[in-house]
Amino acid sequence: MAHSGTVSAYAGQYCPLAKAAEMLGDRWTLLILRDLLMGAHRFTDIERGLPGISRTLLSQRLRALQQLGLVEHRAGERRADYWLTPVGRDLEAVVLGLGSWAARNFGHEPSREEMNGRVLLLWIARVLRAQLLPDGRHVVRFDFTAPRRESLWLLIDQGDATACDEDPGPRPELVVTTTLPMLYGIFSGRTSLRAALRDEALRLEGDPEITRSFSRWFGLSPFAAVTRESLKGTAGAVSAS
Amino acid sequence: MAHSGTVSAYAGQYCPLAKAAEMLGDRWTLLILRDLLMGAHRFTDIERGLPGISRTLLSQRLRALQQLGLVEHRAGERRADYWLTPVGRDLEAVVLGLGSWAARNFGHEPSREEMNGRVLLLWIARVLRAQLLPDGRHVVRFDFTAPRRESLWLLIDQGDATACDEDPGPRPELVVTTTLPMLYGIFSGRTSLRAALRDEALRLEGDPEITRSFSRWFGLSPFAAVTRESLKGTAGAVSAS
DNA sequence: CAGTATCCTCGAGGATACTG
DNA sequence: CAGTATCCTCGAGGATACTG
Repeated sequence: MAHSGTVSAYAGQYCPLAKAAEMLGDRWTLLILRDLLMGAHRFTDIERGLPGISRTLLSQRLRALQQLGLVEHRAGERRADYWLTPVGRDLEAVVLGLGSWAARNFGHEPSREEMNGRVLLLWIARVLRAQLLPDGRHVVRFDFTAPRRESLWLLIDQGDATACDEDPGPRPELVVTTTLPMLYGIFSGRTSLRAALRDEALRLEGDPEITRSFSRWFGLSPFAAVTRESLKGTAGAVSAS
Repeated sequence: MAHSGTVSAYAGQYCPLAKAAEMLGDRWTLLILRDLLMGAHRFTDIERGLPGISRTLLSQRLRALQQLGLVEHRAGERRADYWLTPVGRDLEAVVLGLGSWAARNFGHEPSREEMNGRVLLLWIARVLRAQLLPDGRHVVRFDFTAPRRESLWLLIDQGDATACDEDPGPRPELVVTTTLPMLYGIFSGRTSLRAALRDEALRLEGDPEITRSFSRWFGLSPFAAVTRESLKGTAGAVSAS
């Protein structure tokens, strides 16, 4: 409602920042844009990355973003999806800047409620460099030993990676054993993969070639470099223990 | 409430962007930070720039920003005020980037509800380069001829500019006659001052020296350069008529 | 000037059940 | 899979009156 028509949310504010806050300030909106920037396009894919959002609300937010001209809804033959318009893509630097600011100034260990294995695997799937793996179908299983025992899978096929919470069938070529906080630490740049491997806080077992190239095809959070930089000099920053 | 303690507003999101959205996403928060960045520090001064906010809410937002470590409350002998901490100041580039994005992509004529002479004069006072005026006390009167006849004053003293809605006493050394939308157009970079003067859409009368140097000491919106740039080539962009 | 306390409203959004 | 319709709750924040 706040976005329909030309009624401004902030009276007496002819200011670009007020306009931006009006367009982007609603709960979830920035996270939806982040997901679109990171390459999520299907309704259900976006929904999976936003645990707690209702489909009604996601639908509303996407419609508002379309009306503002940040997102367009492309109807395929059978499946529709959402894409950023040039105006939406023009936000990329600001979104990265905003997250970098938080990463620089508010780095912290993830709390229990912030951690969610499925969401993490989703993000890992989005930034994974599948083109660095041999052609064909690959399955990677993640065995988490804490905070609770849980297995999740990554299915990589035709350069496309998908996160699954059920065994997708083919025998895994690689099994990654670690804890959920440790995988968060590596993905977010708080812990170096090298240190985690050395300390056996993360173990890789399986196909030698895929294991050897792991650090190349396994991508990190877009904010990992900022986080790593901001921890430089902090005692124990890169220790995995 | 959402900000007290460590409860995250977005479950399952260990993501710097989610953290930033959680901290900055509440209504008014970004505009409060903008005002602090632009040099407002007194409670009432911030309040005046946010027409429609209640004092209860402004107080709450400022307290939340203090708890997050973006703002500090410095208690003087008789009057307290609010200042950005280094973490808050570190947001400057993002805030400018966000407003620049909106200025680039959503430039538009101000609507009636977006215009507010007092708020505009407040902003003008904040960016005014008082040090380029001769020492001493100066009064500038703005006579608006539309959308309604209204006069507002700028009082410049000791390098400090204040907006007043009542005659502050000393006879004005300069009278600026224009319409409110025209002054918004100039301040925001949509209309060039030179064109407005040429077309007599804005008239200056008074002390010759202060009049001559007007374009130097009268500052523009921090987003004016972006707005001007985005209008380049657009027909009639710099015309004042 | 710079706030705080209290009471009350209303609308954002959750739950649920439905559809092409 | 990708949504929409309806009903209901509850908490953010406005109004008002107060204080150092």
